[in-house]
Amino acid sequence: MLRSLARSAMSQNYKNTLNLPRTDFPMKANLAAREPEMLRAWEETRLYRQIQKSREDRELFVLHDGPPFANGDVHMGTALNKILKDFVVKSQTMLGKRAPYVPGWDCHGLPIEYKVVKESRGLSPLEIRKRSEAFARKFVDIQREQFKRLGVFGDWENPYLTMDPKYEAEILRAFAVFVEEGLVYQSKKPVFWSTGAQTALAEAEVEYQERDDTTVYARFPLSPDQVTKISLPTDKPVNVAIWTTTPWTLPANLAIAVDPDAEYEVLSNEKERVIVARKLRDQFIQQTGFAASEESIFRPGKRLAGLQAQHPFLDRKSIILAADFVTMDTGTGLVHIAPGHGEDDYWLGRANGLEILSPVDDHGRFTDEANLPNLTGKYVFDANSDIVDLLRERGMLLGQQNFHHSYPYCWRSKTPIIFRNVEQFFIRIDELRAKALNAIHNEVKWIPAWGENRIAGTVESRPDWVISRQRSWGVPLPVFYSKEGKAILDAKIIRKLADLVAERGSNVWFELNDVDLARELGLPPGTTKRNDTIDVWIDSGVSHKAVCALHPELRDPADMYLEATDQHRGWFQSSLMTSIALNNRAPYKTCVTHGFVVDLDGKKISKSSAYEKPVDAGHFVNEHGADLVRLWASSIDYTADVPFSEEMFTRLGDTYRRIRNTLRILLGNLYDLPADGLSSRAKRSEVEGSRDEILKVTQQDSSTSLGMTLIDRWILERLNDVIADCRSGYEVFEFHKVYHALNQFCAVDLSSLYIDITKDRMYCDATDSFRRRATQAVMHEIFGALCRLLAPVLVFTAEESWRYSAVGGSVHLQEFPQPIQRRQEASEHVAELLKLRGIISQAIERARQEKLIGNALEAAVVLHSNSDVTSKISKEELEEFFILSDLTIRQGTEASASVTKTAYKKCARCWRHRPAVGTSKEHPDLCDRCERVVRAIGK
RNA sequence: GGGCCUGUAGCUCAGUUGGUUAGAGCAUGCGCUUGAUAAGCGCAGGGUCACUGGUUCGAGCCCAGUCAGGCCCA
Repeated sequence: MLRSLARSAMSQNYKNTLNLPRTDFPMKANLAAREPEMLRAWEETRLYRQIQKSREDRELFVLHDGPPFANGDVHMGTALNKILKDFVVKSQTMLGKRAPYVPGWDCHGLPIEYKVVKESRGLSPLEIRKRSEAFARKFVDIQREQFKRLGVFGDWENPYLTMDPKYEAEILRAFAVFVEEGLVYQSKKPVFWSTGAQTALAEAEVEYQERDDTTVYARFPLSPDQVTKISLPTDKPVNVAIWTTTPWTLPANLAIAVDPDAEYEVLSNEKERVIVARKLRDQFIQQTGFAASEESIFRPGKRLAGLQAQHPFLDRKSIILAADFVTMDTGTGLVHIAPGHGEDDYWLGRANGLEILSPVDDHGRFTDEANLPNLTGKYVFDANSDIVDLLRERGMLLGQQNFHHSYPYCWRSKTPIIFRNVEQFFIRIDELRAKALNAIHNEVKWIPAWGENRIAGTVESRPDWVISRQRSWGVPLPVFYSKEGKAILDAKIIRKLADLVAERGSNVWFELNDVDLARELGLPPGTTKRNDTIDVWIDSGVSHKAVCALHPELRDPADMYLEATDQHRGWFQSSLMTSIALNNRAPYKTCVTHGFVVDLDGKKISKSSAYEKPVDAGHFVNEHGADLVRLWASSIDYTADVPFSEEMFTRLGDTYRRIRNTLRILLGNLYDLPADGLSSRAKRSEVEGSRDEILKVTQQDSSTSLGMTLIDRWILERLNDVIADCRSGYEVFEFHKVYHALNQFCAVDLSSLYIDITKDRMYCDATDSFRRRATQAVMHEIFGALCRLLAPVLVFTAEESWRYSAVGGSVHLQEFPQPIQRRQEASEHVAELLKLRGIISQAIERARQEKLIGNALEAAVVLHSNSDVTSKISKEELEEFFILSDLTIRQGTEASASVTKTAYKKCARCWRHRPAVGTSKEHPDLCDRCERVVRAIGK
């Protein structure tokens, strides 16, 4: 009892003679609390401005921000996008460039207007606009705070908003150029029409939903004279059979399309003959129960073309026309054509001089034009059953079924879409297509590379761009109408309007009446305006002009656009088209796309779908901290779908703690680095050039005699690899490579090797021993490099730890360290030694299981080495490398190790079992090294 | 239905022009340590490289198809 007390008291004594790590850098991150403090400090010191200033004369790198819609909270997808952009901006900055970041918001458009209108009906356009603006401003503020909270640096005080009068004016000026170039035209055309929102929709505003509809097979009778034309007997009535999933479009039927090269069969039963495509006859018979006789008569499609069929319930003819879009998978091969209600129908009708009939109003209700008085005013989807009844009454119904299919819906009002013929304005894409494709293939770098293929595909197939919207919340479509009702498209007038809008905002269009506006713009009296607005894809699509070209810190073309893959058809394309029109070149040099955030099962998570788990970025920021969210963003390969789950955050928490603890132990080991001497050299190492100096100091004598051991030289080589890997990862925007490189470096090279191995010398060697000081110099080097390499990802943690270093200032003002060309001699030796280390560890593990030893320091290891490295390095150093007390080396042909319990006594100070323990009279429980150290201290 | 893309251990990623028994970190299990301690170290288990077929002396890698998922379009 007494003895053990005495011993523990003595050990306690020796503990005081050790150089144990010391630091105030907390182990626990407490990011949720600490990050906001740091944000305040950055704001106070205007860090973003400082960074820009410090890079004033450097090469410019412009990442142009694609503006998110100013509605809703920031969810993981938006957060991912902004964080990736921030990785780019911060890493380009630390690679030595000037990388300003001007964030923006897309403010106009249906999503916002729809919410406003839903809240209160019957508002005037001006009221809608005022409320929409307030709504947008509110969410700009909300999202701005959320983005800042993620640690994203940028000019948050001066973002660009597409609703700023100056921006609106640029939209109009761009429009003036489009007019001058003859790209804008007016036409009646069936467009996607939302009956719920009473507007034409862009393709991007359409979504598909599953839906049940009634499909019908209907008769279109052929009169005897028509029957004779195709040499059929007239003993029985002959009908053409059509099939449609939208019976309500039958009142607008003006034609029937056939495939001229297909064969059609004349089926016959007791009462009639019916014409259907041969390939679809069985399906037809099966679905209508038509009792066809054995008789077989065939006619090629081209013979049917030109016949006049009778409309089933209107006093009108329907002409049979040859077309190339007739398919043979469903229906009858005779396609009902309503030129006012479908794209193919429209083109076929136009080519054949048919009327573009579209007897439906804004709300999707039949008009008088339908010639069905009972149905006038009825919503077309409700009228389907009436049409079916009408067919049945007239004896024109061959069959009907329920049909389950996916059907286009309005993304905002969630109502089914109709094709409706409306007067709209368009931009001719054909004029731009070839140049756009050329730019895609020859001017722009696509990351990942398949983006080129993808956007080229969408550009090739893109129809003309519908740019008019029957909405209030947007930039007015600058078209005037003469007294006679003729549309006036005049670039000069539009530019005048732009000047007016720049001054007074686009509300001026809605505030002034026709007379006043005409006077302001110098238009003849009697000129009128309408309240259509411009498609918002034009708004954001001209940002290269409104922002990049005009902002003093930016440049058009930008170096990079970085958005999710859906923007190949969205912003990348709208920007490209407008830039081709304005500048005849692409607005970006590189386009990077990232995937969508998906959950563990690879299913999409999104705000709109009923996803039960939280998706708001704020949830995870509050729970884990922004650095964790950023670490997540860095850890994944963003070019594919981006996986996301609670489990990943748990794992990332482990990774984070490992990195944090690595920084912490480095700091702890550096606590007594003298302010002069090594550390002053270290300070100078931040300055170009002298960094090499310190490394020379610690490296010039790579012999063990001066304390620079193999493991030190090795870790410096590893550090260089890591620096090179991280720099190249950042240069090519492959951030997950940076993540893995740094994680590996912290977990393996540093934590389990370098720091573990040097523990003994750091704690037990004399404070000023060169071996210890050299290690500190190396650790200082590593710490500084690590902080800087981590900075773009762990913005807060890197800054927090940087504050504990001697350099001062913000880590975000630093540049990445440069790799130094080194011989990999140490790495080769260490690779050999690590193989032997594995063999030793296995042997020790066996000895432990046999209860021969507990601690590895109790082991006496005999190593049979098959490598000559073990003969080049002193036993002392090998013992240190393997963290052993008692090692015997024997050279051999095959590597192996055997373990017994060492006969040496344990040194009470360093805990290694050493031969010298017990030889000192003064300190009988110390080894020779510790005895010297303790005596020097004067204990 | 069409275009583009993805599919390697429980999780995230490596796997060079096709060439031995497919690697790493984390997680898991079992130990050690208690002088990085709400830490640290060691050892171990874990994969029909989505599936099927083909080319080849040889395929995770090349080809075709299937399945699952994503984006875009119908």
